[in-house]
Parts: sequence; structure tokens; C-alpha cells
Amino acid sequence: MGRSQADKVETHEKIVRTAARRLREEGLLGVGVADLMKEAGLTVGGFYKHFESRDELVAEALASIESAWEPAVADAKAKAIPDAKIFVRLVDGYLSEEHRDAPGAGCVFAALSGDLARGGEKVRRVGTRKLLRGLELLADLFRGPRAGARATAIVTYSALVGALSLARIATDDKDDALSREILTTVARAIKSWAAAR
Amino acid sequence: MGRSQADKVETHEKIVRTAARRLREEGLLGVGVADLMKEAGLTVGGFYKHFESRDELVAEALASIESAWEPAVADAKAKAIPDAKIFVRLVDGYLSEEHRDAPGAGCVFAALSGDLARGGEKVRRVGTRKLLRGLELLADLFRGPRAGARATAIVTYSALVGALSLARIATDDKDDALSREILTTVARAIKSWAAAR
DNA sequence: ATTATCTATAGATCTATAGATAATGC
DNA sequence: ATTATCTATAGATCTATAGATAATGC
Repeated sequence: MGRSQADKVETHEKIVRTAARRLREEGLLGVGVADLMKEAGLTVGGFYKHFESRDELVAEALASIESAWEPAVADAKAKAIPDAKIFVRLVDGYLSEEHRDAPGAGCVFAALSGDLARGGEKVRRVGTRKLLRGLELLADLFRGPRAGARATAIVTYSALVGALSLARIATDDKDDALSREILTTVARAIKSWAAAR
Repeated sequence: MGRSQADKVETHEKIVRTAARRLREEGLLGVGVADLMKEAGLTVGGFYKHFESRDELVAEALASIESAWEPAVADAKAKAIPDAKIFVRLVDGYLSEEHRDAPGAGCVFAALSGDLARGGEKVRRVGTRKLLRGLELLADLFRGPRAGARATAIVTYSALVGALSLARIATDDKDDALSREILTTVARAIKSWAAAR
């Protein structure tokens, strides 16, 4: 009790980081303020010195989520890896069993598309901004005219989000053959389609 | 008060129908028992004579949702409409603004993928069964060997679900240009890809 | 007599606030 | 003196149950 202002910034970031993970794991309605504070190592009383409301934390947590593509593409470009190869890596990473099994650290659209669509204007605006950035990142990896690259990015992103969403549903506790089939089938199709266009 | 057993069956179905719509609109956690009963024209007290728990209603409501594809494909086949044309109609209907704006009457995956993935085994099993049936319906519309048709169905379904999910997020209250771009771009790509394969 | 639905409410949980406590920072 | 966090709790909301009411159905 009684901490410095510097500590408060750290505390604030820790709450946001915890929320960014837990909200993707449990859905935007699936986790309460007290639970989030406890997981951040705090108690519920301090919450409203950091945020005006639960909704404000949700918006801030969503806005804080940076796409894993951002640093991955930057690193690969810096190493002069060809765009086509970078694209293959993104697709394989996105449609991996690791990503499927770690929604809290993964794509915000695959984890929360329904919640985002149902959300208020603030939440949908954050989602739209992230979507536009993701499309830009993808389109930059495709050859040819800008319009065609953007269309390819839209189709690719849709297939990625849909495949991961369905693969997460098809996870039977015993057998996830269907789930793996979805991941591998869509990964192969996207890669060959993008290469051949 | 005091109704016949025949009425009770009707009441039960009305609750399930109301839940099937409202849960797709608000998410599996977004609507309470009292609200659902009120919308079905009832009060909360009678609920537990129909269902053991809220979870049981959720499972029953999800199981009751029949894909719009089921009767559409059956009708079209009865009229000897070519498979390729049936497929085009399914895609255009799925990626329409009407479907986007009516989640309560639409695809359960686009509306609830996150909730289904996070759901208990019962919920995920219902989802997986519906997914398998949808893939079967789609695959039956494609020419050639069974394995290839199934793969095409998986890729198609993923792109459909992903595109509709993203189109629902991108609905700015003022301008939905991006949303419409996603719908039309993915519809065109799916149709030409499936025709050319 | 049985039962389908109603009103009323118990008990749990969730958001938000009040007031206490123990540090920081002028 | 200020403030970052804590404990405690008010008030709202949600699931589930108890008991009353008014029909059905033997």
C-alpha cells in the first residue's frame, strides 16, 4: 500500500496486459474486474483509480494488442527474406496448433469476432483499425497492382480467421483430427492460391 | 395460468426459438433467463419446469438451429438446378448484407465462433456436428474425387465464416464501405476459385 | 389430484464506491 | 499533504427455488 507514481504506470500496464490475455481467452463478457485484478496481483478496490469503467479497460486492452505479424514481418524484411517466403511463414504460424491452443496470445479476430461485432462503436472502431493494418501488412507481401494485392489480402485474411475459428470449435477432447485437417487444408490452399495468382 | 400439456410443448418450443435467435444476437453470455422468458411472453418462474439449467437451454437452442442451406439445397436439387449454380446462390446469400445484418437468423459460426470454442464439451460437440454437416452439403456440390471436394468445402467454409465475421466488425455506423468490400471481394474470389478448380 | 405458469425472493456474483492504511514527494 | 492500494460494502443483476394460482385431466 502506498506506492510511487512510477509503480502506478507499471501496475496500469500489468492490468492491461492481463486483460488483453484473459479477454481473448474468456470473451469480452467472460471475466470480471475482481478476477482480472487478482490475476494481476491486486485487489478490486484500486481498479477505478486506473479506469473509469470496465468498458474503458476493455477498449484499452483491445487497443494494446499488437499483431504478432508486425514484428515478424519487420524482422524478416530486415533480413532481406523474400516476400513470398515471409507470407508462407505467416500462414503456417497463424494456422498452427500452437496458435489454435493459445487464444490469449493470438489473433484478436479469431478469438473475439462475435464480441467485437456486437460491441459498441468504440470497440468496433478499434477492431476496424486493426483489420486495416493487418490487410496492409498482407497486401505489402503480394506482387502486382495495389488493388489486386488488397483483394488477395482480404480473401487470405478471411480464410485465415475462418479456418482458425472453426479449428478451435472442432477440438474434441479426445480426437482433434478434424481440427488439424482444417488447419492443414486451408494453409495449403492459401499458399498455393497466393503463389499462383 | 394453468395450461394444457399441448400448450406446454408450444411454450417450450417458443422459448427455444427465442433463445436460438437472441443468443446469436447477443452471444452465449449476453442474455439472461429472465430476458429470454419475457421475450417469449412468459415470466422467469416457469423456466425451470422446462430446463434443468440455463446451460441446458443454451445447448438445446444451439442444437435446434438448422442451417438455411439445408432446405435451400434440397429445394434447388428438386428443381434440377445445376450444382454449380446452387453453389453460387449459397455463396451470394451467405455473403449478403442481409445475412450480415441479421445474425439472429444466420450462421451460428459467424455469430458465435468464439463462444463455441470457449464452450463446454457439449456445446463444442453440437458445433462440430453442424460443421461436419455443412461441409458435407458443400462438398456434394463439387465435381471430382471425394477428397478434393471435401478440401474445397473446408477452404470455402473457412473463407465464408471469416469474411462474414470481419464484415460484421467493419460496420462503422456511418460508412460500411470496408464491410461491403469484404463481402463482394471474398464472394467473387470463392466463386471463381471453385469454378476453376 | 395434477400441473403449467405466476409472483416473490433467496443467494451468488458483479460493478462501482467509501473510507482506512501506509507509503511517496513537496 | 498527497496518493496508490487495501478492506469492506452498497446496489444492481443473475440463476435458481418456494409457494400461490388457476387451469387441465383422470
